[in-house]
Amino acid sequence: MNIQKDNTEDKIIEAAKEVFIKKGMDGARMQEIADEAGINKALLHYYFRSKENLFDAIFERVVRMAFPTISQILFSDIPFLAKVESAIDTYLDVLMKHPYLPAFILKEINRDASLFINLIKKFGFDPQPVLKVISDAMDRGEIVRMKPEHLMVNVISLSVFPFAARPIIRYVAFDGDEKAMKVFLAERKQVVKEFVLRAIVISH
Amino acid sequence: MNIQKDNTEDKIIEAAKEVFIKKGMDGARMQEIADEAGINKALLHYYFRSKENLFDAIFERVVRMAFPTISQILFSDIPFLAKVESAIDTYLDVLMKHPYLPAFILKEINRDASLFINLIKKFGFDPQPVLKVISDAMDRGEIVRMKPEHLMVNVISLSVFPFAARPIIRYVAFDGDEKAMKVFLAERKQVVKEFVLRAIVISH
DNA sequence: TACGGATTTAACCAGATAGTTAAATTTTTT
DNA sequence: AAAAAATTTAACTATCTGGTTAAATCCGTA
Repeated sequence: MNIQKDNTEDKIIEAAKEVFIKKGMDGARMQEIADEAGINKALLHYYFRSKENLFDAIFERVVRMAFPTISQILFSDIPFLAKVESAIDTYLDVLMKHPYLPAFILKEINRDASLFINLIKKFGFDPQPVLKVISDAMDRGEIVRMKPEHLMVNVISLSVFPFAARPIIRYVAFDGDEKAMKVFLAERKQVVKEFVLRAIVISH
Repeated sequence: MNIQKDNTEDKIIEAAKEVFIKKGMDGARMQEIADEAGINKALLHYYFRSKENLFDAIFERVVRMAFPTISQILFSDIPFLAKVESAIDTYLDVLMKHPYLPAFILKEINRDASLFINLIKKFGFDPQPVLKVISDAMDRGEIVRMKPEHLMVNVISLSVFPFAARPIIRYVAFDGDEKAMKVFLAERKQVVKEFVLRAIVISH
């Protein structure tokens, strides 16, 4: 009962992930997901009663992938600047592995913000400790002072945006050359770290 | 013949802009656009033969809005750092006035990249002079050296991303408080300028 | 007033799509 | 082997939606 069931469910999840990420909730077709999973539509509805059901399941998994746990890094006992570097490394590793997540998540969240809000609630995520780590570093004079929210958003912007805007950047900056674009994205890890560090270290 | 016609066409354009930006090409309904414009579907098709037609017209206008001409700034005779500041001011003014453009444009470009490519061709935009202004400043030792593409992308990321990710940031950082989010976005102009300048000036 | 374009009305078509159903078949479990 | 669960088949429903059509009406202008 289980060997087959789990197998099929996994096939559906994988297929749905691929189709939803590529086409979004509005653009995805249940038939296409069924085809991709190598089953038929009836069985698809047998496992997940509705498209919305299936989408919710996928979206939760995708968000879990896209927001890796960086608490260990942020709350560890290393200097703040090292935490920033490590967080950027971690994020960009995820993004290099799943470059289409940013565009997908931004699209769906702008379609229906409650999707994300419900997940945050479900995960019990609280940004306050993160913001406190940042402002503590400022209090200790390790970095320049600014609203911690801005520093957090700056780091995320520099990391995520190039992936979300990939088609634009590829065409405008690299004349559509996908290879050059990949090189560019691979360089981001180093670039973002250097850029952020220069921006926040106290110069003397 | 014209007084009435232009009026109706304008009403359609305005209505379509609003609906398309809110719902995207996939999510928008011709009926909704007609309602919003205060006309009926037949007349809507009488002016714009198809949804795709109408969307293309809107998308071109929206992209024109979202990419203001900054050539005057970049090719003027002021120091490079002043150019950067001025460019950021200009971009963030546009974004504050049209905060939903980033999400819309990213969504549609990830759906169909050729939309954007065709427009770039049509506008005849060439990024090379921009990149040259940047690398010239590096050659003159005005700013630290990096690939000019990265600096360009960094500035745009810091400016645009918070608007595209608005629903996430509003909820995670400001507990859903739209007023606090607006304040945060208004602060970005100053924050981004300071952050970028600190990151690119040569410290000594 | 007569003409022509603008607009409405209202019904309709065709295709796509989510979801259902019931019966048959295959596979797994007991 | 019998029972139960998984899967297929294939047809079907209901709805939505882009787009069309034809006739009627409105309205400014020649």
